Amino acid sequence: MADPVFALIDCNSFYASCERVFRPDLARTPIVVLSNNDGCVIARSADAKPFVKMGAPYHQVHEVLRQHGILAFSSNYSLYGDISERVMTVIESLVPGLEVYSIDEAFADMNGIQDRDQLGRQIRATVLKTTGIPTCVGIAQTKTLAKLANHAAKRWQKHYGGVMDICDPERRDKVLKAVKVNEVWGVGRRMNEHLTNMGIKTAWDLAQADAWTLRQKFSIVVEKTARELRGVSCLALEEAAAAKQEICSSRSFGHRLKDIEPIREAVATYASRACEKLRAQGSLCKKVRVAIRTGMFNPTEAKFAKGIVCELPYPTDDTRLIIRAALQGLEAVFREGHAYAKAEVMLLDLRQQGEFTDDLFAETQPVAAEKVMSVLDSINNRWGRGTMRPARVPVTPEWGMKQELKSPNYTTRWDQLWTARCK
DNA sequence: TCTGGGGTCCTAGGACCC
DNA sequence: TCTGGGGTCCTAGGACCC
Repeated sequence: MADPVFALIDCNSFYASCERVFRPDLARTPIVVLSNNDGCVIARSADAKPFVKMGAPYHQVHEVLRQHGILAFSSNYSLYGDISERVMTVIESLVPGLEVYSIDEAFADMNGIQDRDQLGRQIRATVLKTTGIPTCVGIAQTKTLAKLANHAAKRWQKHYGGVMDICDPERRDKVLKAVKVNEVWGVGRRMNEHLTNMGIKTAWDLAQADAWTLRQKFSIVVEKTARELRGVSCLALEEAAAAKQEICSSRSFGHRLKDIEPIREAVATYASRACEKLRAQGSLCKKVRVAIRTGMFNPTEAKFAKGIVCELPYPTDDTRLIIRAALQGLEAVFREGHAYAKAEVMLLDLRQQGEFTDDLFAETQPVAAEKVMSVLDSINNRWGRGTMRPARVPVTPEWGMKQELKSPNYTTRWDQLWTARCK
C-alpha cells in the first residue's frame, strides 16, 4: 500500500471571517469575537491580531479596541455552525475522504492525487467562492506534518498562496527547522517547558529526539508526535465520528446568583440541552454529574466549588428523569451564602441504545418515554430549539448570558434573514 | 462589575479479588 | 529480621486540543 498523504484545511480566523460574510462593509475593519458572556477574546481577524492577545479579558482590552477602531462581536454559534457545515460539504465534494476535525478544520485523504498543489488551490478557491470563507491548506504524509504545513501556509501565505505541500523531504526539513516546538500539534505549554529544558527547541529537534526516551520520560502521546514529525504515520483518518463518551452542558450566568431557585432553572436548562445532544447520537446515560461554582478569578470573592454524580435507576435519555436527578444533585451540593457564577451538567456512563447489557433482568427505559422524547425532538427540529420544553426551562431567563454585541442569525432564522433592495 | 465551553487520552494509585 | 504477586476496574487529575 502506498504511503498515506493528508491535507489539513483550516479556515482563516474562522469566527471573524463568518462575521464578515454578511457584512462586506467590514472587509477592512479589524474584528474580534468574544466568548460566551462577552468574557474574553476568542477570535481575531488578521488585522486585529497585532493589537489584541488571544484570550484577553474583554473588559481589560476595551479601551485598546476603541483606540484602534476594532469592532467586537458576541459569539454567534448558530451562524458559525451553519457556515461550518457548508464549508465541510464543499470540501467533501472535492476529496476522496474527509475527517471533520473541528468547527473550522478538516483532514482530507489525498491518497492517489496526482497534482496535490492544484487540488489544494481548487479547494481554497471553491470554498471562498461558495461560502465566502478564506482557508489555508497544508499537505504532508502525516497528520502532524499536515498541521505543520498548514501553519507554514498561513505564516507565509503571501509567498505560497495559502497552499503548502511538504511531502518532499527537503522542503519538510526546511519547515521543521523554521518552526518552534511549541507550535507543534500536541505540544502545549507544559510540554514546551519540559522539551525546552532538554534542549529541544524546534520541530526539527523533536523529530530527531529518541522516541523511546520520550515515551519513558513523558508518554506515548509525545512519542507518536515525534514519529509523525519524522514522517511515520501514527494517526489515521477517522471519517466516521465516534459517539461521544461524555456529554457536557455548562455555562456561566449573566451575573452572580445567590438563591437556589434561578440555579434550579439553569440546571434544568443545561440538563435539557445535554439530553438533546445525547439523543442526537442515539445514546443512553446511566449517570448525571451536577456541579456549581463561584467566580474563580476575582481574588476578593470567596471561592466554592462542588459537584456530585447521581446514578439513574436505568440507562435513559428521558429529559424528565435526567432533570429530576440533576435537581436532586443540585440540592445536595448547594450551600447558602455563596455568589454562584456557573453550573455544569454532565452525562456520564453513556452507552449505545440496544447495546448488550450483562444483566438480563436489569430495568430498562419504558417504551412510552422513548415516544415522548421522539415527539419532543421532532417538534423542536422542525420549529426551532425550545419550541417545546420542560416547564422548568424558562424562555428568556433572567440569569442568561450576556451577549450585547451579537450579530443576527443570518442563515438560521427566518426573521433575521438578510434583506436586499433592488434599485 | 468584569476572565468560555466542550471534549479526548493517558497515567497513577487505590480497592478488590484470587 | 522484615510483610506475595498478579490482575482488573475505577477514579482523579494532568495535559492537550479547538
